[in-house]
Amino acid sequence: MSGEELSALGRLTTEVNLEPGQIVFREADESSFLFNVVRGLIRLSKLLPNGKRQITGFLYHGDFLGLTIAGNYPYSAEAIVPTQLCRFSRSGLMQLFEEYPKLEHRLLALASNELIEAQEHIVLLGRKNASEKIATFLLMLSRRFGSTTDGTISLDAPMSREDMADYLGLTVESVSRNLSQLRRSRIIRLPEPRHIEILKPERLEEMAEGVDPNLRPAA
Amino acid sequence: MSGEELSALGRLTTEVNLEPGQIVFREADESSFLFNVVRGLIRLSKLLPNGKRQITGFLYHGDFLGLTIAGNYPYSAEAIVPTQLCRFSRSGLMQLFEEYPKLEHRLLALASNELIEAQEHIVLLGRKNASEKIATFLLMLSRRFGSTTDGTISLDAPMSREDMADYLGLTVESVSRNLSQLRRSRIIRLPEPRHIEILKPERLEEMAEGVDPNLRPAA
DNA sequence: CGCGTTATTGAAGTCCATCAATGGCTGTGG
DNA sequence: CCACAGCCATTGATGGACTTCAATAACGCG
Repeated sequence: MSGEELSALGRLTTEVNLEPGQIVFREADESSFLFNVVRGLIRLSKLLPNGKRQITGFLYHGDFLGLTIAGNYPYSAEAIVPTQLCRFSRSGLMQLFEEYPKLEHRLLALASNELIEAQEHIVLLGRKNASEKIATFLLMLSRRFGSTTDGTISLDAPMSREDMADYLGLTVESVSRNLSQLRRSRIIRLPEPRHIEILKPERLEEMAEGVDPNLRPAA
Repeated sequence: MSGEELSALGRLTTEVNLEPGQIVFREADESSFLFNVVRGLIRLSKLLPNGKRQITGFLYHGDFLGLTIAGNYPYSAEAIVPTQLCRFSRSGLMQLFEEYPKLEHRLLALASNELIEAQEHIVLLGRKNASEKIATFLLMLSRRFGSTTDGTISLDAPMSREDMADYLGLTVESVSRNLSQLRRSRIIRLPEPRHIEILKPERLEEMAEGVDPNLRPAA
């Protein structure tokens, strides 16, 4: 965004800091505020009446949340790690739209990207099996959090196995089993549960596409 | 939209007519055009390398498609029944945005609604079992196509069992079995495969929420 | 140290997919 | 008009993938 737009935004903005587990807002709350993630990690989730949870997305630096036309949030938002947000009021944003029509263009672009991500999530949930889901997810994590050194990608996954399961439409046990299977196949290493090293990204790419159903331990 | 906006749109518009099965565009095609559904039914789908298909949405009168910022369509679009579309070029739309900033506001609202629908689809695929999926889907159909007469909702479902399965992340057999189960439970009637009568919408509502896992035949 | 939370692993069960056969409907051509 | 092919939908039998239930292990924190 332009400097002028940003500073106009800045005047409407309140900084919000959250500890792990803290709630930004709950599903069905009145959507009075919009937020922009400055740093940290947010999970968006929906709860079914029977208690099952589905995580619809993870939000990082630069992502918007609460960007809804409806009067109520369609999902809950919670911090996974210490997180800083910029908060601004819906009404303030509407005024800004009057002054800076380009802003609306940016938000449309953002929404369009979110839509594409949602559709990939839909494909993952509807048509991938557990190992394909895990492979796809690890590659997604590696793009966000990964740092590569001599061929292996190292990453700190901030979320729990339960978060992964609720994002992937699996149980914690299935997530754990599949990660263990990848470890035994020497495709990843797991020095600690939340630190993952990807030794063979190309194998994960194959698995994510469903090319290689039967993975056997390396010789 | 205002009359002025609509007529400005109209000048850029080409009418497109499609027969069942005809393709509007394919995934990864260059996204030169946007479309608005005038009448008929469009399915959006993505194909995995292994041949599995996921339908990400059904589009009806008034829905937009091809609304992407990226240069390529993220999904394929095909007509299910005889369908009429309005086609206009991306560049033409961009010019219109200059003249009528409100238009962009409308599109943002549309994108926001699509996002909410996508998230409900995600919950359905990730955390609902087959019967919950079917119940949810029938209620969705009834809202779009249903006509109520003395308590029972009558609807003509234009899509095949395979389309339903690919939308719900199931197989045709599972869709068929679950519909038969609902028929035996006297919750729906199936005079013909694509004509559905919902006798007990309230039962479907319960099932969709996962409240009533064990459905037994009516006395 | 002991408790609570998170992660892993094992054993058993269930739901849905797969494989296979049948029936109904439509359209075409003999 | 009927025969037959092709498609769609349904139903049955079987198997497998993932869940469920349960136990154990690892880790942090009072």
